[in-house]
Amino acid sequence: MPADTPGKSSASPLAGAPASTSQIPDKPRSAAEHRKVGSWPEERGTQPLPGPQSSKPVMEKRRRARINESLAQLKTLILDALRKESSRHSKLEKADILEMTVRHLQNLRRVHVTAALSADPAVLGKYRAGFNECLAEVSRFLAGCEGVPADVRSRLLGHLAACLRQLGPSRRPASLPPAAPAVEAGAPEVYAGRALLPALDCPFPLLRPGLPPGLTRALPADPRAGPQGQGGPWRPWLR
DNA sequence: TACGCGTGGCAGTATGGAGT
DNA sequence: ACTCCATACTGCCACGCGTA
Repeated sequence: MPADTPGKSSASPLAGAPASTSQIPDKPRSAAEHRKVGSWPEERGTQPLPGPQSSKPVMEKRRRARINESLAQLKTLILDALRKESSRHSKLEKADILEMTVRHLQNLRRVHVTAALSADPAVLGKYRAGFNECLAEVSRFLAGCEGVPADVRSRLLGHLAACLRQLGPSRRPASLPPAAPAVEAGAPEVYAGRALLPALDCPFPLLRPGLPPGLTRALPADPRAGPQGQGGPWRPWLR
C-alpha cells in the first residue's frame, strides 16, 4: 500500500505499534486508534478484541461497515441535494450512488463557475490576461533554454496559443468553447434551477477570484502574488 | 443479480533487536 | 550511531459461498 495514499491511516506511527504500547490517557484517539483498539462508541461494553490474528475478520467486517455507512450517508446527501424522494430510490445500487455523486459534483462546479461569471464577467478577462502572461513567461523561458528542439518549442507555444484562442477574444460568456457532448445544441443546460455555461476543460481552477471556499484547493497567501485575486491577472507561477 | 460475509494473500509501514 | 532484518500490524483486494 502506498504510504502517501490520501485518507489512509496506515502510515500513522501507531499503525504498527505493538499492543503493549502505552496510551496517553486523556489524548483523543484518532480514527485509526479507535479501530485498532476496537473501542468505537457503539462498541462500548463489548468484549475486548482478541489477538491480532483472530481479529482479522472483525477488522474486515468493520471496514465493510464503514464503507456501507458512508455510502448510506452519501445516498441520503445526494438524494437530498437532488431533491429526490429517498423512499422512491431505496433500490439504488452502490454504483448508482457513486455515479450520481460524481455527476452532482461536476454540475456543482459548473454552477459555481456560472455564478462567478454572472457576478463578475471580468473574471474571464482576468484569467485570459493571466494565461497570456503565462504564455509569455514560457516563451521567455524556452528562449533561454538550451537543448529544447525547435519543433518541440514551436509545438508547445502553438498549443498554448491555441488554448488562449479557445478562451475567446472577448469576456462575454457566449464566446466560451463548445459545450460538453451531453448538452444539446441550442438548449442551455439547467441545473439546480440555473442555466449553466458550457463546461470548460480546464486543468486548473478557472475563476480563482471569488470562487466559493472549498471548491478549489486552498491556496496559502503568497507575498509575491501582489494583486493576485485583487483584480489583476491570475499568475499561476506565483502560487 | 446485487450484496454481505469469511477468508487468504499481498504490500506497506512501524518497531525492536542484533550486528557493525 | 547506524544499518539490517525479522516480526507485527494494517489495509486492500479477490475469491467463493450464501442470501434476499
